[in-house]
Amino acid sequence: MKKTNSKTPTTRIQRQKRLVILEAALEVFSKHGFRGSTLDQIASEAGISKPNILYYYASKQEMHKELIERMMDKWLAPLEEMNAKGDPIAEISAYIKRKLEMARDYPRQSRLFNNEILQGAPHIIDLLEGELKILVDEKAKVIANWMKKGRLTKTDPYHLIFSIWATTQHYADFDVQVCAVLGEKSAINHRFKVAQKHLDLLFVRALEVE
Amino acid sequence: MKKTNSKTPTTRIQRQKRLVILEAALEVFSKHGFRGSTLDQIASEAGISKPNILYYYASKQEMHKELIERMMDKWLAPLEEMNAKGDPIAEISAYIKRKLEMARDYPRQSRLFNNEILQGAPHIIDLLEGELKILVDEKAKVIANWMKKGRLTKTDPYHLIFSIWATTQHYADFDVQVCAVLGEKSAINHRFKVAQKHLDLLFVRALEVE
DNA sequence: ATAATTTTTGACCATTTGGAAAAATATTAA
DNA sequence: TTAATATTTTTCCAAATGGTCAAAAATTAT
Repeated sequence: MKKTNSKTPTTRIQRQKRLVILEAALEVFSKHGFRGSTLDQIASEAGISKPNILYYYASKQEMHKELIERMMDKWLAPLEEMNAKGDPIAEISAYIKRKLEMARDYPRQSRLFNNEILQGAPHIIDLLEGELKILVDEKAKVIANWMKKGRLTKTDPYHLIFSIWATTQHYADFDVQVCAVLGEKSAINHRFKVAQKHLDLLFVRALEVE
Repeated sequence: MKKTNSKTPTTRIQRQKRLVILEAALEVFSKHGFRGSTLDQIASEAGISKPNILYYYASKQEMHKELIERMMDKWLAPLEEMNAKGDPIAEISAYIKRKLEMARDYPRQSRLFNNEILQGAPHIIDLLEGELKILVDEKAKVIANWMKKGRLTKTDPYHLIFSIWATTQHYADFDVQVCAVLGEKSAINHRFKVAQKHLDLLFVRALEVE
């Protein structure tokens, strides 16, 4: 026998297998949340047997934990990139673009996050109150500074950030609804192009100082 | 014995009991989604035994169905009120206010909806593609008309509506995150007052034609 | 009070669930 | 090839779950 779990899989084959499983787990967890997902579903999605999954991951929890961790890293990155030295409007515009691209390219991660929050963020509450809060505090200060200097219209920086999160993630989390309302006519690429243009207009026009 | 279910409970006591159960079910379903919720949880939340719940509701499904139906009615109302004859900016501003008040006053219903959408809207997809789409088509046309007349800045009316949905519901669905980031300092009343002001500024400034 | 009826619950059941054990099947090393 | 090792699956289990049923308790009607 070999180690049944562990943070760093030895061989590349093992790492790949773990990825296949994670992929399946993401598919299931993002739809049904932790409690609503079953190992059988994940196994079926991954095309292998249930005990085989437990050979690579010690438990359902462990899979979920790894998914959440990977997702949080991705999730925080776009905001970190926001640069205090840059042009305020351009920086915010670029941030929105990055966030929207994330919603387009990683919708399941977004839904996984959404699910976690809906359940009261049991696994990441510390992260939210710690790392995330610190990051947002910092960027809110940057934005507040831009506003003070008259380079941005004044509004609450925190709620501005919330608005950006909300509008961009909406296209991942509420995809079914967006598609239902827009009807078949809207291909994903076109949809996101229009969304991008709309959000840019919305935030830029609101924040621009004439 | 008596009827175990039925759309219209006979006595007032029965109607009240069903309400108590629905209330508990809402609490649980909104957090864990349909699959992740158990009758035991709901029973415990309601303070009665599991079989007693099934005396009033024939099944878990039936409870969920009634909750979803009640919620959808509430959910559609604010948009219906948007009036083509009114002043565009005032109408949109009022719509945002109504939606935000719903997020404040009925956060669990919002989360129930969020959960349903995350799971692919299995129970309401018809409603979304039917009733909701028709309503949004109609209101999008109204907004498009305002824009054509130069009374609102031009942008995609559908995505504008999505942005309003996203930003307002965010305060219900992502409450945990909002609170974590804002810290303890922010009481709910104050939080929503600031949110209201921010969203009003965001949308009004973006849409106003100078 | 007593009977009839409604409400509530404890005991139970079949199925599903997360997970363990061990046998069976690859794969690699010698 | 053969032994050692790594992987996969079949079988199983105890707990949890949605739901049933009949008996108990409470309520209402007479």
